[in-house]
Amino acid sequence: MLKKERQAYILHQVNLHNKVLSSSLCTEINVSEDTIRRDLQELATEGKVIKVHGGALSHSFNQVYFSTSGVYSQSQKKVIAQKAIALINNGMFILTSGGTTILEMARSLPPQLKATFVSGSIPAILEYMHHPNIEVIVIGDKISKNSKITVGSEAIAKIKQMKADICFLGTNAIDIQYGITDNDWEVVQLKKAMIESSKMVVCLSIAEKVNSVQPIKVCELKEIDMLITELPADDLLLKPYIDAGVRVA
Amino acid sequence: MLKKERQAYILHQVNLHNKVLSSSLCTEINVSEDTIRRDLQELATEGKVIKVHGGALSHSFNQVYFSTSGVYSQSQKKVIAQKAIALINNGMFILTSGGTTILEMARSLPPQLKATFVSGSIPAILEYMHHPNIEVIVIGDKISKNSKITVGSEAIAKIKQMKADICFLGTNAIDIQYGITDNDWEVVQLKKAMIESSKMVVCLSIAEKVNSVQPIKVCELKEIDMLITELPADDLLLKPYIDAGVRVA
DNA sequence: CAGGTTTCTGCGTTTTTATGCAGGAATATT
DNA sequence: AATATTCCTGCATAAAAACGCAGAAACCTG
Repeated sequence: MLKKERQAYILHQVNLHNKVLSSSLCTEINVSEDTIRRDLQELATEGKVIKVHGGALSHSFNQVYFSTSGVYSQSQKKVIAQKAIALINNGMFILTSGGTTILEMARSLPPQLKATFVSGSIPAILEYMHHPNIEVIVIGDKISKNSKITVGSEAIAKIKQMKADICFLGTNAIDIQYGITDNDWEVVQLKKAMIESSKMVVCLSIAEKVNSVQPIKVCELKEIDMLITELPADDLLLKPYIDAGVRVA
Repeated sequence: MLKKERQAYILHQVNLHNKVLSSSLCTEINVSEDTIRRDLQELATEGKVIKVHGGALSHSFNQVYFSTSGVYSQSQKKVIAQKAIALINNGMFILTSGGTTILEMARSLPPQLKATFVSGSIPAILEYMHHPNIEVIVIGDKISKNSKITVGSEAIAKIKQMKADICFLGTNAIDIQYGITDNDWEVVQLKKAMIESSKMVVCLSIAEKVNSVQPIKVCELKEIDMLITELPADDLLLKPYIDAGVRVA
């Protein structure tokens, strides 16, 4: 194998998986670790990859990693993301809406996780795409620019053909009496379809949005199976929801 | 065997396999390694192949595996983007593939332009989404991670339902004899569908990719209406394409 | 077609490059 | 802090490239 060829392969792997381990590369290509290290060194000085202890990272990965700052109440969303991820098992088929909370979850997915994620949210798809073991299915249709998600009858029809294991909904407003509500008519239609097409519906919501109401109704409280906030499950704010039969995490 | 004959054979082998080893060539043709080396040297200075230690690579090889990270041909792509944009009028319905050249076009679209863009390429969609007056339609299906585009029968079926005004194809390889070729089977299927579903097919390609060949065929040269490169239309490199009936810009 | 000139090709030698190996230094991980 | 990786440095070896040269082939040219 030619040197350039080898480097091309390495670069391909880096861009595909966002990271490589020198150890795995040297068994794959069947050369010594030194050679791999020298290749990575070379690619790094050319600016093609970022070399780290034990392997290398793609440039885009690093950019993504740093671009996360500036999201509203991010630390809370990280907590929510972790709780949500705990529900996911290998092989699951998962439907997700859009929103920054979902995005945070997408970023935090463990790299070994093998699952299929379905979404019409472009930012979420971008994140799923960077993961090495996740299959990504895109729901096609017209893009709604302010929510950055595909909406319309085609999208809804596609969703109705599925039965996902879990549906994660980024939630704009949740209330004991009014249930889940939102402010974008088309997005609401989509969420309704998602809820119908999933065995389990999980709402992700920062505590701030709990007990708030928006103009358009998505569904009743009883239609959701679980509510995840950054608060501990025994927080007083959540007690009414537990009493109403919603699991809380 | 004549020198020219030999070099033609070498070039053929390089374009066919994307790489050659000097050692194998010299046993095939039965000449000394020096001769092969001198031939490769010559072909390299003429820009026909890329010489590396131990053999040579085709240009397309480099494009395929190194194109993702480097932005070295950015300025050429800007020129191509401008020429492509000149073809777009308000109200048009436009189908685009993926690729960095398409991306550059997406970035350069004038803000007043009102048109509908259809694509399965996530990076392209991201760009279209940022424009104020463009409607974006997403082709849904499974994501192919290395090309960052949706592929599969659903995507193809959706494309076949359309008849776009223009289809812009990011091109991996174009050649007089072999036509448009590519290296990803699924992407090729998609491009074929796009070509069928458009009134006008425009190939965007940097000059480096002109006269190169990839393993999988997309279409014959006669099926495309226009070829856009960063070169002026009267450049000698493009003359054969004009003679073959392709409009050049 | 003959003679001269240029180009091409192969061979030995030298130089460069690529790769692997060993052992100590540096860096993670627990 | 202890341990295990990983990294770096220098060195050895083999492969490939560069160089110079001489014979062979091709190609003018009169």
